[in-house]
Amino acid sequence: MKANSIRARVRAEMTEEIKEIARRHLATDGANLSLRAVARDLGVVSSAIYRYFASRDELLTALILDAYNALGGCVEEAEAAVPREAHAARWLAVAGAVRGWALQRPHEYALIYGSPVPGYHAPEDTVVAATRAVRVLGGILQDAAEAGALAPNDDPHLPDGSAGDVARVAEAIAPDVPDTTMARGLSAWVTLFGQVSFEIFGQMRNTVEHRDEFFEHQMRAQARYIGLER
Amino acid sequence: MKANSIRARVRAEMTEEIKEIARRHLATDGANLSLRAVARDLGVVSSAIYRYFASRDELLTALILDAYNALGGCVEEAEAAVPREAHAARWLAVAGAVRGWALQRPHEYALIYGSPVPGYHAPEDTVVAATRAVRVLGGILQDAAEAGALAPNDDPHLPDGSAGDVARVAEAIAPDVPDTTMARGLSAWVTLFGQVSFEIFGQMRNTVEHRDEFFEHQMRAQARYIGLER
DNA sequence: TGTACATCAGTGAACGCGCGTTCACTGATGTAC
DNA sequence: TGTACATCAGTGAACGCGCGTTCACTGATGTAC
Repeated sequence: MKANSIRARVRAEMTEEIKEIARRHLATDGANLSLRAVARDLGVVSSAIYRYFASRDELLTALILDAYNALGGCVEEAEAAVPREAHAARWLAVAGAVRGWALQRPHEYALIYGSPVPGYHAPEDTVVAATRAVRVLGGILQDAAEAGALAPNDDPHLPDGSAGDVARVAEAIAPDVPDTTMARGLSAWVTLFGQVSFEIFGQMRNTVEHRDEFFEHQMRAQARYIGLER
Repeated sequence: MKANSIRARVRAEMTEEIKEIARRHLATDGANLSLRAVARDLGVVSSAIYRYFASRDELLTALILDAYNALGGCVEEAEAAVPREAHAARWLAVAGAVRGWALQRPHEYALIYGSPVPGYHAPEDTVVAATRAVRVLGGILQDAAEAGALAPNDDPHLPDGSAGDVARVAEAIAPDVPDTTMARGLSAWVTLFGQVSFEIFGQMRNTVEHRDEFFEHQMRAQARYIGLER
């Protein structure tokens, strides 16, 4: 039993090491990373990898899952450090955490928010992990709604179909948030990732160079747009 | 001379055909498309491609350039069809054209707005083509400013560094647009591409299913946010 | 505590395939007199 | 209009490399009595 768990621990460490090396290879090879190259870096024959991952796709899936969870965890942690009643500051913490994580690990960001990997289909497991970060925003909106701190807006209501979609999203995580505010929240979410993707994928080259400042300004504007302050 | 230009025309047609086949391969191979596969589809030996493109990278560059220009042209055309004084409608035409083009050619969209191709560095030629679409938005903002049709906003000014960046962008294409409005315009631009990328790259699966409706709603909201109507 | 057996990590060779790029060549098409 | 020469598109073989995955194997580590 004890001996068994030693073997299990070594196995877990080995699995982590493979993933860590694979993550480094994302930088040079992008999503078409090579098992053989990973094995080489690990100092092991290529077929040895198959003791840990049944195929290249399975390794990719593990990397994708880890990336979603790392980003989700990072966002949760940053947001939790802000006083509950400071709703706008909580949003800014979320936005800053997303951008900070993406800048630190651009290739993992690209893996989950960039072009889909050709020929790869993400299994269902990844879906839950993928929503971890956005749930945090839902929590902020809900808290603000409960506290009566959400500024109202006079946007038109969504048409029936998409109104239902948005309601279904809100249902579980932010039931007291009005639908037009929910739409603004999703818009801010999209803006956040649009901004980060532009920055990571090089669309801002030769345009905006003071990116920290610009990002901060734009995300504060989004806080007001959602109705979290003022 | 005449005969020479026949040879030139055939050459141009051949070049187009290679690119067309390469575009089809983007769908299955993504950015790591294979010259040999293209040659096979063209019914020609692989080395024949080198009569037209000096390397795989050069072919990729051509595809990227074409994609930016196709998108730019499509946006220009859609916007030109709207009466000049209907500023919000012109913005909606731009947004719809971007999304429509992306939905029709998702792999070309991914090539230019997705993860950068590993090991590939875009030459300067692409930079001009890349700004073609956003210039159209600049024109709309400028026209609205000249017509006195831009709703003012009371956003704080940008901090010095990024204010300079934004001013430099505005200088050439939208000199009469106030800086805070310019910032909102850029934000709308980012939101547009964030929305389209989420849709194309599969981030909206299991969330918003009525995407035409939702997009339309969000882009109308952006028109109001910029200050183009009401 | 000691021994027989089962588990399992890692090896090394192989299968069958792919790729980008170079190079000397053939043969058709165009040019200049 | 006819002929000699130059251009150039496409061929086919080769170089040197990569890849994912399978499979029978060795030998160390753990388990059960």
